[in-house]
Amino acid sequence: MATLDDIAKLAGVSATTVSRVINNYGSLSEKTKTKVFEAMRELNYQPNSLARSLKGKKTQLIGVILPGVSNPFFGQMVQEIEDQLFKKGFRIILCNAGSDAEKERDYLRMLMANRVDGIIAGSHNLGIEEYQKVGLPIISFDRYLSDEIPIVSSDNYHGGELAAQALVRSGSKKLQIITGANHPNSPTNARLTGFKDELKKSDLDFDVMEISFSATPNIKGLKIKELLSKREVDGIFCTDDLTALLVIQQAKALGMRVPEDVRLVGYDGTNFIQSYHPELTTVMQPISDIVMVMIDLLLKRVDDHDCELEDNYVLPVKLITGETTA
Amino acid sequence: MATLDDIAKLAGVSATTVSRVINNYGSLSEKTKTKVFEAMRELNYQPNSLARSLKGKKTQLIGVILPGVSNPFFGQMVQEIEDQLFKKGFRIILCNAGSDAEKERDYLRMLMANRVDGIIAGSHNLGIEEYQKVGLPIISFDRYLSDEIPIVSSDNYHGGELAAQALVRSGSKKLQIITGANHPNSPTNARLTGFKDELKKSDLDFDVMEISFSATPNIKGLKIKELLSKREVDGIFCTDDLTALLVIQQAKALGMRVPEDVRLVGYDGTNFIQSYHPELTTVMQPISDIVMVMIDLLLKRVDDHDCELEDNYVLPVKLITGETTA
DNA sequence: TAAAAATTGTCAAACGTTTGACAATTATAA
DNA sequence: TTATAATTGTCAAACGTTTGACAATTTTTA
Repeated sequence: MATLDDIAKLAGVSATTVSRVINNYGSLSEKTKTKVFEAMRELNYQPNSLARSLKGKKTQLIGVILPGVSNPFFGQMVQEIEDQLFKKGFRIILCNAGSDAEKERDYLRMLMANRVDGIIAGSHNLGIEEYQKVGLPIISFDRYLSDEIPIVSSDNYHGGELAAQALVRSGSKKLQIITGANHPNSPTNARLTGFKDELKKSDLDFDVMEISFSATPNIKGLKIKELLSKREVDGIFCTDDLTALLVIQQAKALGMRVPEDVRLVGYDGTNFIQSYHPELTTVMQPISDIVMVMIDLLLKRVDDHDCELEDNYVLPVKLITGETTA
Repeated sequence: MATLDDIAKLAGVSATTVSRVINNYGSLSEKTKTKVFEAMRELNYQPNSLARSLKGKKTQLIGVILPGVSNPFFGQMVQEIEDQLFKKGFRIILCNAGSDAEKERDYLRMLMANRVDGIIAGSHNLGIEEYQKVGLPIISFDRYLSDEIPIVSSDNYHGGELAAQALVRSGSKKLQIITGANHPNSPTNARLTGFKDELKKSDLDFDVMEISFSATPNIKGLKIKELLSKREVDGIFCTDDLTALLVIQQAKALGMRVPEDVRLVGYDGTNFIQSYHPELTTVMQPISDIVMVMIDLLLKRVDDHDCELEDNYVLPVKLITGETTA
């Protein structure tokens, strides 16, 4: 690959001049610039980022740590992150941590080794200490990591309230929550709390069913079938849309009609669900806004490592009413 | 951040020794190794990848260029790529090129500048020349890029045949293909050819409807509605599953029953579709195998830039029979 | 105990850039 | 024409590693 010296030789100028052209530094005549650009084009030259970064420039790389990308919610989030960061001249290293603490640790180490400019963390298998000693700008999505790391999330509590309201409004009496097995710091806790608090107002009964996040759709389907076949509930709140789809699937298999026999509210409201399952009533998280805020904060910290930021940024959610709560 | 020299000082050895420990090079006593590792742990030291790579080591980074990641097919593919590459010690820079040639070009430049070890290209807005002058190991998914770049794909032709067979078998007479507006090099062409060739055997009639890939689901839905409401077709082959979901949606809205009034076959058969839409008959691409082959080839080229590879690697597809062709 | 082997150290060049100091040349303005 | 400004060049250090040559020291083996 061509180096700066090759360009200098071909353009008939000094290496310093080439560097000046690249960095637009010092004073340069149009003629020289043209010559240099010409040479660059001719050799298809790309300044070696490694060398530049080593010399102190930013890497223009952001690490993105998420549970995965095959799920529509995180898929859309990654897409947004990529899109918005690209426009600001940054690229992303994608880290799917799954629910594997060791992998997340490895990735964290690697991101440090690669001197990324910052990290967006949306996966949280690790303890606080591990994130504290990273020493890079970090923004967290939806979970507490450490006192210095700002959290961006949507209003989970209100989302829970909205879900409850929708079910109550549609005349459900025997309510059921289906949620992932919840970690202590999990955001879904607030969804539950909001839901429960709202229900207190109408004095209705409800049950909670926990299904591990890592359960396959088949397993989840079985548990849901078990639940539905008792025919004891007439209103269900799933804390994610995919689980809600399984409920629809199982209900249909059991000959139960939605919304006549059972009402249903999901959570997340991704573009995917809105386009391909508009029938589902769901609480929409404003993914694009969440990402916008995360990136804004992150880049502030990239420019100034010690810049003061709030601890928490909470964005509003919105109920999308479909036919499952008609 | 701690440097190699800091470690040397803390461990009371020379910088060379530390480097030897890191690279497991030369001869070293257990005692020294322990001391050095101890110091590394104490300072949370990570060898600067930039410096290492500059000195000639690999970057352990692979660029992945795809149309996007919010679509379940590419979402699952990225997940596979990440998963398999991680196990081999590589990380990925994710490049969503969409259908934007300029963006793809930018990303290609950036990947060169960052000295990635190789590239997996699954997005194809650019001409051959652009890929030829990259000078890095590249593997292409499902599209011809240049004579030196191996193509890995699944058997699109046979997939088309399978789809046709399924529709014919289910008694459809008036067939319709719904596909993306096709580029000359697009793999969906082979799907169509296979479909058409198979139909010739039974002497059935069919029509082709093209809908641009970049059309929103709403627009697609409208076109499908228009088509269905004529009630002239009784068997539809969609060259991707998401479009098939829209057909189901529109059919239901129009009071048409699937499969009684119209039969339907999709394409891709992602985990997502298999779990959340098992009712859909579809042709499954073996994503995991495709990725395995791509990575295998790519890493061969990473180790030896000039290693000889076949031009084409075609993996088998499989019909998954659901209820839409019952 | 002497010879051989293993361990560690010193030193320096190299990777490809950026940047500052300074000098030399060229162009421009008074 | 001269003084001034703009342009370009030379040189070298720095970024954090790796690696080879070589020497010095310690340990092991015979």
